[in-house]
Amino acid sequence: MPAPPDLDPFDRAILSILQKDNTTPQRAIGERVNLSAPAVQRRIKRMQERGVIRANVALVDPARVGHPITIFVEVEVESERAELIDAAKRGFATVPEVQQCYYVTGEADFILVVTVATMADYEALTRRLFFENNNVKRFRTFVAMDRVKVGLEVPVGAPHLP
Amino acid sequence: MPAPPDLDPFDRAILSILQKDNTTPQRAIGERVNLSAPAVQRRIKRMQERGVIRANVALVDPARVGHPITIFVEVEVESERAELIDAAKRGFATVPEVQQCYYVTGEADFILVVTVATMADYEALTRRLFFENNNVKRFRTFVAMDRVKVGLEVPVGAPHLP
DNA sequence: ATCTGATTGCAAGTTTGTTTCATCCGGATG
DNA sequence: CATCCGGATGAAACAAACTTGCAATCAGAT
Repeated sequence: MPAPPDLDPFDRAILSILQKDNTTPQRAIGERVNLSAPAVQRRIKRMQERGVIRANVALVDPARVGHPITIFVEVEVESERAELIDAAKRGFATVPEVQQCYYVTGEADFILVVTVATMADYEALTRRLFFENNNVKRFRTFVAMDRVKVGLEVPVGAPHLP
Repeated sequence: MPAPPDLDPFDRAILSILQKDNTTPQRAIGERVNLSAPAVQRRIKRMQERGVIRANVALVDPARVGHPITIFVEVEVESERAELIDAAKRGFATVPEVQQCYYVTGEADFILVVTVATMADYEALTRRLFFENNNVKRFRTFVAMDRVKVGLEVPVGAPHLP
C-alpha cells in the first residue's frame, strides 16, 4: 500500500481554498500561501492523483432546478445479511433522487438524503424504494424546512501563514 | 423580483456536466451539447449570476485529511420559539465540523452531519453543542459505517442529445 | 564530502477562457 | 407585409490561466 501521503501546511492551505472555490487562479492561491503558481499546480495534481481531492464540481441550488424539497429518510431493514445489505446499497445508490446514502449504526440501518420536486414524487419514490422492497422493515421521513447549512467541506486544519 | 430564470435543455445539459466535473473545458462541453464555447460560457455565467450555480468547489476525501468519521445527529429541542431556533441554527452553522445542518419536521428538529477525527472529538463536540445548550432536549447519534453515496448532485432532467 | 531524490521558481509554450463583432432568428410594431 | 428590436449565436482575435522544461536548491542518507 502507498505510504501515508502526508499533507503539509501548504497542501492544507490549498485545500482550504479549493473547497470554497476551485476556480481561484493558481497564481492567486500561490500569493496567499507563498508559493509559485507551478508549485501550487503540482501539489493540486498530486492530491488529485492520491485521491485527497475526489472531484471538482459545481454546486447547484436544488430549488432552482425544480427540486425544492429535501428529505431525510431513516431506513430499517429486516435482515442484515451481507448480501441483502449490499443489494440495498446498490439499489439506493443508483437512484438519482438519492443524493446521499449512508450505512449507519444505531436505531436505523440507512440514512438517505433525497431531493424531489413534489411530495407526490416522494410518495412514488417511497413506493418504489421501500414498499416494493421486502427487506425494508420500516422507514421514517424528515422533511427539511430549512437547509441551514449544506456542503461537503471538511475542516482541514489550515494554518495561518504570516 | 427577477422573472423565473427558466432553464432550457442546453442549460440543463451543461449543469449536468458541471455537477460531475467543472474542470471540463467549455469547448468540450460545447461539443457535447452542440453549442460553441462562447455560448457555453455565457450560459454558465448567467446561471452563476442567477444563483442556479451556487459555488464551484473541490470535493475532499474526509478520511485523507484526518476526519475518517462521519456522524448523523438527530437533535430535539425543548422550545421551538423562533428566537431559540434561530440561535440554534446559527450555533450549529458556525461549527466547522458540522458540514450539514437541516431544520426538519418529524420526530426531530434538526439533523446534522458531522465529520470528526475520533470519537473522543465527537464526545467533546456533543458536550459543547448539546449538553451545554439548555434548549437541546435530546439527541440521537448514527455513526456512518459506509458512505455509500456522497454528493450534492441534483437531478436536472438532462435531455439526451444524440 | 557527496550523492540522491524531491521541491522549487522562472521562463517558454500550450491550452483555455473571454471579448468583439457581424449575423441570425422570432416576436412586436407600424 | 415590411420593419424594428432584443436576445442569442459562431468565428476570430485577444487575454488569461495552465503546463512543461530546466537549472538551482535543500535535506537526508551514504
